Amino acid sequence: MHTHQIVSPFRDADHHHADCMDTALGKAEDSCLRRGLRLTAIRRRVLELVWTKHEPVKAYDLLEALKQEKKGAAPPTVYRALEFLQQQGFVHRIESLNAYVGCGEPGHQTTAQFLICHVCGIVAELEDREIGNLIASKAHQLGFTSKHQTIEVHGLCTTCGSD
Amino acid sequence: MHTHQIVSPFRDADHHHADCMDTALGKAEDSCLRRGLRLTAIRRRVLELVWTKHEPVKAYDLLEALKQEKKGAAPPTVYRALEFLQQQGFVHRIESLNAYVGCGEPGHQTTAQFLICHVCGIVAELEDREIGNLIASKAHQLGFTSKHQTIEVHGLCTTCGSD
DNA sequence: ACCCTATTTGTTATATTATAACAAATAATC
DNA sequence: GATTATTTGTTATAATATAACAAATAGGGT
Repeated sequence: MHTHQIVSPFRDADHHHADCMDTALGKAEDSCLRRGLRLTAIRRRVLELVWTKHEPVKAYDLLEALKQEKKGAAPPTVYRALEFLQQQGFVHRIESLNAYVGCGEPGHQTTAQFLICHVCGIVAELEDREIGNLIASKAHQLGFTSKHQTIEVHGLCTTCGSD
Repeated sequence: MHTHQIVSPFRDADHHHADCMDTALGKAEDSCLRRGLRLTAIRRRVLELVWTKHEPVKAYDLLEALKQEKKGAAPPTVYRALEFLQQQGFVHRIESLNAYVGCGEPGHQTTAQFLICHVCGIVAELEDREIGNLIASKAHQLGFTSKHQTIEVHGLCTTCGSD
């Protein structure tokens, strides 16, 4: 078992992004089917909008996009969809940015780590058990039981690193 | 050198908290003196207010408190003070809570980790180099240069752990 | 097909968190 | 004391998020 799993890597600028979205949507559909949950039109569309890029998207940017195609879209429209998508693990919230990013491996219950490039804005997601376990064990040594980890690393990605 | 430094531990409920605040205020004064910066009355008072407990404090709660004693206090009053205090490392922002907590070891440039009890709300701060270095090195393996880490662990502290 | 129920969505209002912009006051420097 | 830089006051507004309740829609049993 490797401990160093990359859920969502930094990709070439010219990667065929439609595949990323298709894969993610497919996984979400499967997951909902298996659990008897409904990936409604709104939820599906919000998930697509989150997946339009590998950068975190703001809730009100999603709302603007939704409004173009659906009169009467309001903040609860997007926040409810995001809540559902987060609960199902289809999207993650980046706390330090108040923004949302698609998850490449929904269903994994491992703790994730996010690498956020503050030049290009692209986010990579890791599920590195070594990191998660080290943090949990260090906390445990202090009598603290870790339930959820928020790990967001800001810096420079490979492409932007020469800046 | 130990890698497992506790900057701000979970404390007994009956610890003499005035000492925590005095120590923190003293360090802040020293630091400002050394750097030729001004710990003005507002900044000092906001730092005291942040230190009234070991739980993160909300900006608008600070504002409410300030208003009691200073007519004309407004959001910029508290946000400016917080900005200064953060820059100097006297307080940290807990991103996942939109709240602020005093730092026990201002001046350390090490990356910090926060353990946040979601029952009692108390936050402990670590500066565990092993955690910080592991994350930085894993990121580096992917060509990512870590500039700042947001590490916030939510769970149960020793006292609340039996819940 | 119909009724019943649970879930989802629409709608309006409001709460919470944070910043912009510019004027006035205060402190530091010469 | 005059000059300059920094801090604070003040007003307005931006950005993020939730509450509350009504209407619509989907699913399940008969």
